[in-house]
Amino acid sequence: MTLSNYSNEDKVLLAVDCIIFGFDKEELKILLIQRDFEPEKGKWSLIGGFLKKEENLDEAAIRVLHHLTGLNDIYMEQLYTFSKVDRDPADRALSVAYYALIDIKNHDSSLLKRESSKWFNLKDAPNLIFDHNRMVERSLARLQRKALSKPIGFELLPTKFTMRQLQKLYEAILEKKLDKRNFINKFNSLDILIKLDEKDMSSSKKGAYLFQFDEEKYNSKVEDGFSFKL
Amino acid sequence: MTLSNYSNEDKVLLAVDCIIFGFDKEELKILLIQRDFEPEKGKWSLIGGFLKKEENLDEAAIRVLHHLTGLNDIYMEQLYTFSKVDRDPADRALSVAYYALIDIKNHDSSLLKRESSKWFNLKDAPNLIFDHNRMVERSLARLQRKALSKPIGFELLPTKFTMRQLQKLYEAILEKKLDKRNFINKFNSLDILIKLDEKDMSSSKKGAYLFQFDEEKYNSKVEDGFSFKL
DNA sequence: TAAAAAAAGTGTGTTTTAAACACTTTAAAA
DNA sequence: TTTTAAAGTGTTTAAAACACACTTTTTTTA
Repeated sequence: MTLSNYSNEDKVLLAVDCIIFGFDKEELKILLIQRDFEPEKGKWSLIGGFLKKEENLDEAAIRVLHHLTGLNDIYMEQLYTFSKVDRDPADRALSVAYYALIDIKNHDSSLLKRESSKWFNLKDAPNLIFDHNRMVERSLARLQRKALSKPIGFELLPTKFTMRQLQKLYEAILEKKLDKRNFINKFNSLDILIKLDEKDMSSSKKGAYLFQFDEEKYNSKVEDGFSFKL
Repeated sequence: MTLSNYSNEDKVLLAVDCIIFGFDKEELKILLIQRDFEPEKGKWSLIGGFLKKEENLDEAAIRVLHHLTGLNDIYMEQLYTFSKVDRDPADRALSVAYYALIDIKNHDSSLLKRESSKWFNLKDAPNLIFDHNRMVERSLARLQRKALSKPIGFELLPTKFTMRQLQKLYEAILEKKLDKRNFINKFNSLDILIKLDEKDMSSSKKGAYLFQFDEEKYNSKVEDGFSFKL
């Protein structure tokens, strides 16, 4: 057996582009960079890079994400592979889009300046190069679906959070208002949060109890057939 | 601006592999071929091909599907891109998996022999080459989810079908028994089927009414905010 | 020609889940 | 001491999901 079977086939460049979501001030945000190279220099874009021969796609995405945020354990999921023939005017290149969720307070923000990157409210993000707008659209749709069926929302929050923060997060993701009591009742019935003895005093005089996601409990419940449904 | 920006980046082979589902005799089936070339000659595999420079991924999948089935309008959806570094022992090649749903009675079955391909019950399909088993697993999971939230099941049935066939189809997809009355009540409440004056006599003495998916009605209901939920 | 067999067809009651809804508590600031 | 701003807390109603069994039709067979 030789490698010659495939020798007549075309090879292509494969980009990995990341939609990085964050959450702050009751708003869903995405992290964008201003390109400092051609084509489309100066325009806003998702962060990305090209797949190297010796790595798989997840590794490429982790590399790209780490480079921009300094973070190592980022929630991240492959979204879709975009392949329009002329999507990149410079050369035939496909792009595998990943979306990532990070706690916006937790990354090394000094890295952002070096890359001239910036957090935007999702709602008023600028136009992006190539097909990156479509990638963002699609990632939001995925996030909306997934947030209802898996406990991934916590990735966007600090370890300790108030119920109000949690509710505002889901409102931002789902782009609709939720009823406070129904939301809390629902989450309580899931029984996967730990109520701490600590209060967050930053947003009110009275103070609000802090909660934590009980990942161990969640995992063991899942093993017993439980499934997160909001 | 030149093309030289990307000139140091690695290029890779990109395969497109298709999981083709069918439905017959109350069983969910997949179409496999026996490879007639190295590597892994003689082993069972998904059908696939390599992406060409001048086509996008959907076009490549359509090409591959048409070649094997003779069909042109196949329901088809991109699933996931598999990228383990050594997934193909012959060369660094990634694979974009697509899954497709076809009416098993409707393809040109003379093409199958030429490619030494064969329908298998999903349950007792043979081991496949490379990472194709994982592709099949993932496609089934996607099909199960999607069949509950989009009316794609009809793609696996002839235009006219009985309620029993429809129920057996969903039972095969979801891998669980459903209650006949609840199933019919549910579908009736969706109000997207046309009951024909015709009966199918093939499976009983009494005969069973044939139904048709009313795609126009479905589309117009969707525009009014309806969404298919089984 | 009556009985058996095999699939088609059809509704209701119960339980669970979703949704609507408003007042009280707390603590700081005025 | 009154005002203010957010936190916290249950109940009622409506809708959806689920469990559940007999009758009809027609062919086959005894």
